[in-house]
Amino acid sequence: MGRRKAELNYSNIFESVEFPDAYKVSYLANAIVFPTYEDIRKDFGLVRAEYHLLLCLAHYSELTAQDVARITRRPRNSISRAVHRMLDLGFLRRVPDPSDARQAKLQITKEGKIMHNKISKYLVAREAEIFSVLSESERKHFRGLIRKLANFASTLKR
Amino acid sequence: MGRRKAELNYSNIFESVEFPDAYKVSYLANAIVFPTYEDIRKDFGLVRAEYHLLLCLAHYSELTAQDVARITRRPRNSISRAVHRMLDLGFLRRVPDPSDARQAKLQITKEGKIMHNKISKYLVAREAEIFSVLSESERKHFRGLIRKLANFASTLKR
DNA sequence: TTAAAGTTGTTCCAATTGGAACAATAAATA
DNA sequence: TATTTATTGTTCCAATTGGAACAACTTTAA
Repeated sequence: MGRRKAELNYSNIFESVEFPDAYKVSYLANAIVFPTYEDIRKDFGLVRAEYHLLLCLAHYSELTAQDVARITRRPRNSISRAVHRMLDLGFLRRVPDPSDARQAKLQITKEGKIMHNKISKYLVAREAEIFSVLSESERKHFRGLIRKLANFASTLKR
Repeated sequence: MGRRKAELNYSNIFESVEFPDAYKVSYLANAIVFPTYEDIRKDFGLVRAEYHLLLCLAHYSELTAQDVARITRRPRNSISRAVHRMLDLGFLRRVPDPSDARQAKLQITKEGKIMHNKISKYLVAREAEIFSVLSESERKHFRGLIRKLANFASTLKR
């Protein structure tokens, strides 16, 4: 009879879902970052919040834990935990702020920068893999549009 | 002296990060879904995996738990837990598959569809809010590009 | 100046999470 | 056919997570 299990095309939902653009953005983000975070955890033993710290401090010379929480939209206690771990690992430095005793400025160390470079390579590679499906001009176009969207989203209160 | 805390522009990193497109896709996805999932949890008491079940089964008439795991890229045990909760809540129906005793086909109930409609509205609204920053033609363009990317990502093994 | 409200970073704790192992079944291979 | 390999859904458990409360401190309002 040649009967066989029907091959389900899991991407059909892309077009029928009620919020097709949001759905695909979310799907794409997950496809990019989840496998990569998994690799980073396996290869370097760092979890997401810890890696986020390196990322933020590789691009801003000084930030408070609260700043990092805002940039990454993660809860403060997760960041707090990650800070302690990264201090212990020697990837961060903490300098109390003399003008505000509540907070401390965080900086990335030389070792932290080295680790950040290693980790970045994973995400750069994944980005290249996924975006290889676009032509140069499509990618340029996409870059402009996603920039506009992300910048706008960053202005929203939540 | 007029001294005041320098306003930090948290979106500077968008341009300096090593994987700017991937970063912004991920940022945008988080900006869309996290606040919305939070609202859904508060208003309906459903967690992400539970809502994912409704979403999938509102668009495919019949799926196994494994299918849902594949579509959503979530671990099977999370789906399994969510299935039991959704069965208890009356949002799903489970029909054993006579041709394969290991699995069972899941279907959404009338109540599940009603709940799905309510929840969809939240995500539709959030999508509209965020994408309002694009013009009609920009949005059309973006739709084509994100479709291409998401479809390609769905073909990757991981 | 004092009191009230807000902010930062931390700890505590309960809930969520996902990896690993497992039993039951099916498919592939010898 | 018999044996091995793969798949499905589940349970267990350890790790992660984030909300809430808190102490210390700063800012705002009275």
